[in-house]
Amino acid sequence: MSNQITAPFTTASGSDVRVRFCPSPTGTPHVGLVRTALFNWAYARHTGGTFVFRIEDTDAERDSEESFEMILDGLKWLGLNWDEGVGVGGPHEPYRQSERSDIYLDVIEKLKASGHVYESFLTGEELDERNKANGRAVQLGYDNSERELSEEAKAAYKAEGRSPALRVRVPDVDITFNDLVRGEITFPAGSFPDFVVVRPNGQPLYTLVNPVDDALMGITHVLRGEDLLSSTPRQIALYNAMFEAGITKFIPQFGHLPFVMGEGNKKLSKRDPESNLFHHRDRGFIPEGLLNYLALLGWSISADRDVFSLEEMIAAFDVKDVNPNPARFDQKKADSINASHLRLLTVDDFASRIVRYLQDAGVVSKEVTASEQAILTAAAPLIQERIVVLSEAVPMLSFLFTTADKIVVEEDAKAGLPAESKEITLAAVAVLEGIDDFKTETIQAALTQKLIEELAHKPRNAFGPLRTAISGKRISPPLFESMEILGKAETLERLSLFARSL
RNA sequence: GGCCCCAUCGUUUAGUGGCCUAGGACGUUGCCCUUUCACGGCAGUAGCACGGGUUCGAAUCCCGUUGGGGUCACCA
Repeated sequence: MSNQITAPFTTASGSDVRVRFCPSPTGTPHVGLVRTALFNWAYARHTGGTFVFRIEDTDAERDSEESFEMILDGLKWLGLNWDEGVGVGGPHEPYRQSERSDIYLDVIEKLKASGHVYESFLTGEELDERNKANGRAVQLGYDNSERELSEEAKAAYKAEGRSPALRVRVPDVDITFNDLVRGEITFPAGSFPDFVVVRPNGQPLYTLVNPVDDALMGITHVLRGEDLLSSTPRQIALYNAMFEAGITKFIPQFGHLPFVMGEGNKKLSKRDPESNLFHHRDRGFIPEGLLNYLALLGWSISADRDVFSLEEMIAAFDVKDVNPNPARFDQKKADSINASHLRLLTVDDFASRIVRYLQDAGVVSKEVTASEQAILTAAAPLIQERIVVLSEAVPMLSFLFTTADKIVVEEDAKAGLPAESKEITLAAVAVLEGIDDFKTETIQAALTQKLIEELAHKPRNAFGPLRTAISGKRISPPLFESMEILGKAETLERLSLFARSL
């Protein structure tokens, strides 16, 4: 055992890269968490390395199976697949920490045997009292006073019925590492005391199991949130202990990703709806759009472009290019990116992605019928360039899946109507009744001829009432196309009904 | 408080000593297109936190100041 860092940092690159995503299953998946998963995944795919998925469920108080399922659901939806880990297995099973107790016990024994961890009997309260008595700031915490406890002293504590926690003996040297996104960072010797890794009841803590699993699973690049930055020197000390105890061969490279901020200068809170992955899915973000936006939080593909595919990201992504500044989650920008991706979809793909939202809103049947499918196919291209998130398809298209008697004219639609709405609508009815070939072009030609040219109405005034009549809304898909989809009979009925209501 | 991180338009990002009288995108403003809403097009708005250095030359390097954030658990 030496009083310095003797373990080497790994130089692994290319297909030797092993990264991991290791969430704790607490609560709903957070977009910051997803961003971390994305960067790890992208780095693995870029290098041709391995992406490991592990679950850190060592906190029985807060962990839940429900949360675990949500993480799985989220990753699957986003398409962030993993090569090794929960569900797919691999050479380092199991991948849920709750099932790795024996492994930790074994590591703890080795660390005890090599003298890198030692027994510590002082409780938190005792430490505080001791600091006060010595005129030492309470915030400084443990003072390493039990490093050289004699066997007699330990025996005496145990005779009192006390069980010791286990602490890692931290070398009294500056600890330096080269952060992949921030460059060289040094923590001066004495920045933190020997820390607890095992509770008196034998329960290993996160401080132990996280680095232990990374070491045992051969993780070469640890890419995680900035909040873990200050615990990195502690982990390096532990890695060093494991190295000297023959448990691992190297210390991984670390890269600390910037925070994802919310309003003000605070981290995006779990209580903020924008932090919830499923909130975005429910609004109708598509994986391509959300991932693209999340990638922009700390990274960029080039100076003049910010809409790109996952394939393009994989080809270009390197942690070294990640910006260390904290990034604010901007819903407007996110929406815009999503809208761009919506427009990039093929019409069929777009149409199929809308279905779920229409079903959830009760606009179409659980089993889409043939006639519903026909309307959907005809209407999807009309709104693909008009919506930002898929859920907007619901108010946009619902009028196509109902009948004349169910149309309710909304207030904002009424507000903008011209005084001559009734005459206009009646004139439209008269014109359309004479049309046999009820197609967009024919409808438009006839209506334009009559209302604009003959009756000299402004287009806005002429078509506004008709739009309201058939959809009940101020905003709708293009008017003539909508009429064609509805068909002659339904269109005339809606127009007549509307005219009568005026 | 100790330690650590961060600092370019409102937001995000390009920029690694001269290509920068600082570029893109979102937002915003005006205009064009237009049956609504969008899409699209054009134009505009707006930024290197501050102070010292180093250098022929600094957004870029160094130091300091200020501001913001994180972390100091027998949580993860």
